[in-house]
Amino acid sequence: MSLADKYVPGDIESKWYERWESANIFHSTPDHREPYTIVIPPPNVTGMLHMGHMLNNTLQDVLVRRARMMGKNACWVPGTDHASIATEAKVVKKLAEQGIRKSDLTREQFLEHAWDWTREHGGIILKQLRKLGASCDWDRTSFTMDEVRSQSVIKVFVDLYNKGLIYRGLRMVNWDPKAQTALSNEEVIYKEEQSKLFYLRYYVDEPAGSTDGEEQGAVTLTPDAPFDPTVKHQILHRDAEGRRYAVVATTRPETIMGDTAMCINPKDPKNSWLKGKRVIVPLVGRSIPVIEDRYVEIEFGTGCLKVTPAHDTNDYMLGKTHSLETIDIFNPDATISEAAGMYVGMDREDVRRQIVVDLQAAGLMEKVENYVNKVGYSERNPSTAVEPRLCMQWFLSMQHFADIALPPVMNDELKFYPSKYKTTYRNWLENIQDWCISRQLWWGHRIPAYFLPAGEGEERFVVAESAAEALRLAREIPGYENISAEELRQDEDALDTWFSSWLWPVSLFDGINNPGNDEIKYYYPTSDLVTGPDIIFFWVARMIMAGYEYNGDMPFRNVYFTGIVRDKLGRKMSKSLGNSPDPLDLIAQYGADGVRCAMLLCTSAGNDLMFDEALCEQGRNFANKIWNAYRLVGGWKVDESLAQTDGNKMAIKWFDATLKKAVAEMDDHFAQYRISDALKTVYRLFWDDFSGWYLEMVKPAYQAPIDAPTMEATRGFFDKLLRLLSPFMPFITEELWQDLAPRGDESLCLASMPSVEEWNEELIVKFGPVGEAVSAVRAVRKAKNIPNREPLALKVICDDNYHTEFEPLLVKMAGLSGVEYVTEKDATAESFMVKTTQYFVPMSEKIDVDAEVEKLNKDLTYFEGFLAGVMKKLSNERFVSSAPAKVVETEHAKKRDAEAKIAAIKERLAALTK
RNA sequence: GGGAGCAUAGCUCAGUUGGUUUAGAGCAUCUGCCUUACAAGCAGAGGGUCAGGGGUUCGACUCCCUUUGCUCCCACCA
Repeated sequence: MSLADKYVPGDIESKWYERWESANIFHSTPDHREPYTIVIPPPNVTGMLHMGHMLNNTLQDVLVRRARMMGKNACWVPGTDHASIATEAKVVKKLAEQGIRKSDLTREQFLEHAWDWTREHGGIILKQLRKLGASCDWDRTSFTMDEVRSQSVIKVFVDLYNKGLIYRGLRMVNWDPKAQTALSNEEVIYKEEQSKLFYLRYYVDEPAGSTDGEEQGAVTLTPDAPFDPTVKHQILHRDAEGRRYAVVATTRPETIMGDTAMCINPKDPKNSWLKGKRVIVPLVGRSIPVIEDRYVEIEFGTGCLKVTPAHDTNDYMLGKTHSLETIDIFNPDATISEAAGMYVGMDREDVRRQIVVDLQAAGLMEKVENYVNKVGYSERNPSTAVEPRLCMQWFLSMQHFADIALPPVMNDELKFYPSKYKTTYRNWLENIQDWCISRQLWWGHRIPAYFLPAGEGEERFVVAESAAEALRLAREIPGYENISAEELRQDEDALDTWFSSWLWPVSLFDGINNPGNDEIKYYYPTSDLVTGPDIIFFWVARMIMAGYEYNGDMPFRNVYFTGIVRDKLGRKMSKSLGNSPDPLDLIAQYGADGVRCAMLLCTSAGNDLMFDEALCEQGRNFANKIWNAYRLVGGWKVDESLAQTDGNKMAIKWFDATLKKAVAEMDDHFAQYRISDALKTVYRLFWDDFSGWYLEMVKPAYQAPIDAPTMEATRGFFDKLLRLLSPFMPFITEELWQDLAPRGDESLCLASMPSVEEWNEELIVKFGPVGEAVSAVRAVRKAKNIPNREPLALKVICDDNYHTEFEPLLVKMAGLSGVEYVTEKDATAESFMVKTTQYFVPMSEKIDVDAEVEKLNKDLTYFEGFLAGVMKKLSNERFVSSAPAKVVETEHAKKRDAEAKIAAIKERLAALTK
């Protein structure tokens, strides 16, 4: 093995990953062991690895590697998602660059392009995961549109339809005019926008000069005078010719062609004169009724609302309640349709600009105000504003699923980490809405519904797993006995991507097509799911639903929600900001082990993490530290004849206890999914306790040999440390572990994790003062500028806090010539105290009395203040009587210590100033 | 509008059912060291009235209330 003093990860990492993969050591098959299963949140098939994936997959890998080393049959199933809208959008864009329009292609031709694209880009991300060290069972790699998964989806659709849970309905859906498809509510992202509120003039359909409906006290406003929303009397508008009109505030003037009513609140005094009237839609000239509904906010705008049932969810509701006509003024691509009668063929954005001009020219625009409102955008087409649109879609009734998915999470059978997401989950399930599962896309699972010829405005269809089955079902319908296969027309739509992802934990083990097969029985429920809280509704909740529905049990026992990866300024990492580093560059620069550490060091479940490249440096440095510690130990020569010193024996006993304690701590951290803390524990153990203390304790003098038992113990410690580190840093640990002893075909990845054992806590406690004394001597050295190689004498007034068995370690670590036990203070020496023990370092030259006095006075002030605090507690009778005896005893001990220290300091001061 | 969460050292965060020193770590900073594994290192040091206010308690960073500031989620105010 190389002796380079810097660890170079590149070659080592690719070497080991290739060996692991060719030995197929991450492959799992059911056996007698306890299973540990994770299903990967499938990344988009054509996606590229980003920092979110890095975090997510590092965590999964740590969990799965640890489980594997703890003797479980670990199985991490990888795969990709077809991501229907996102992928179809990419393909459409690519085709457009070649001058091909989607509408010029047949479904089959388009799908051929999409598959080409998938084959070309698909799986890149899985290659990238290998660079990170992800220990997936690649034999199980799946795709949401592969055969097994597709069959599962179709089967589930048919089953749910037959159960009466899937239905078809004409609903107001969120329409993405660019992709020309419906979206689920969850796929719409609302963004605040600076926009305008337009006040339009709707003339009352009546002769000029009419006054009916007016009450005494009614006020007539000129166009310039604003409304006072608090007024309790009628407010009228009348133009110069005496014609009355209403004013409507709207953010979307381009939809007036679709207006079929104007609505006021029945309790609105200022608009009560409009009751029962009809008004004229500006520019359009159509007369529409004034309706009354309490939905209208009296104080918003003018209290008059234009109602466009075809293009607004609320207006649609109003339309239904008041039986209004519906005029759909948009084509699927959001250009104006024939039905609008004006601006036909123009884009909605252009129409808005144009109509504003036209309204102003016609004197129908009262005023324009700045206004901040929320506009919905398509999640997968973020630049496209969603258009509410009325159309026929497929829906899944959700109440049944909400009922089965809520209890297990609320009663912690299925645990969320952190648990705060239980509330989010409950809120969503308690207000569940039916899921629009159809998408007007080609890339995806085609809906297995087959339409039969039917009369005008009528729909007849059958739902079946295959065309043949559909034909059979169709022929059972009276009047269709002789229908031919050609007359059946399969629904053109595809299913929402999440309609396949929600089956993932079941479908990966083929539990839909082959219920109760050996694999699903063994691996399901899976153990942990690691994912982001942003897809708690899209995916997590729905998997829980499908898991219970299709495999009778929870899909996973624990869900670990990661945070969002932000840059160190707290901004979300995004392409447009350019603040997201390329994970592969980071790996190339710092090594996969280093980057893994970086991700883990800054994460705690559910909290966003500020990623700073400096953390990668820290990770890389840690790897280097491990490397160099190994070089040190590796360079030691054993002398079999050499007797083991008491100091070495003590060092081994102490580190053994320290290591065991750390193992227990890590175990506790893992049990609570505090992965970052678990890493920090082993980081400190290796860097401070092992390298900083233990190795320095047993390190032989330059070129001197080491005794055999100490060497053996040290190698044993190294072995355990590498095992503990392996889940976090699989590459460097494997490299060193292989060098530590001949391993044959064995891999550290499959070695056993040190288990939790009893440790000698007393030893650790007793070592505390030794460490402090060492630091104190070093501080003296530093203050006096004494080189490390110059040995120092140390005098000590022994007491209960001085443990002679550690003396050899004290001597070695502090660089002492020896320790002398004394009973008298030495006024000419530098002194310090650890707990109650006094130490003196004799100086060859005179000590700086003034500086020493000043320092002692500072200490004195501190301890006196400290003692005062303790005394205050102890003199409080209520404290002494109510606090637990143990706590009171600690206070007494603190008091004794402080008093002893104060006495010692005072004596020393007296001696110095004498 | 409803809900959740956060606020501790310059930065990122611990602080595990309220009681071990008058709050810890890592990074950063400062000061010494090229001490033969590691300068990607070693040794030492400075730095916080635990966001403000009130309450409960013998005792509060920790529990309750409130104010302020930030973040996120949900919701149909045109």
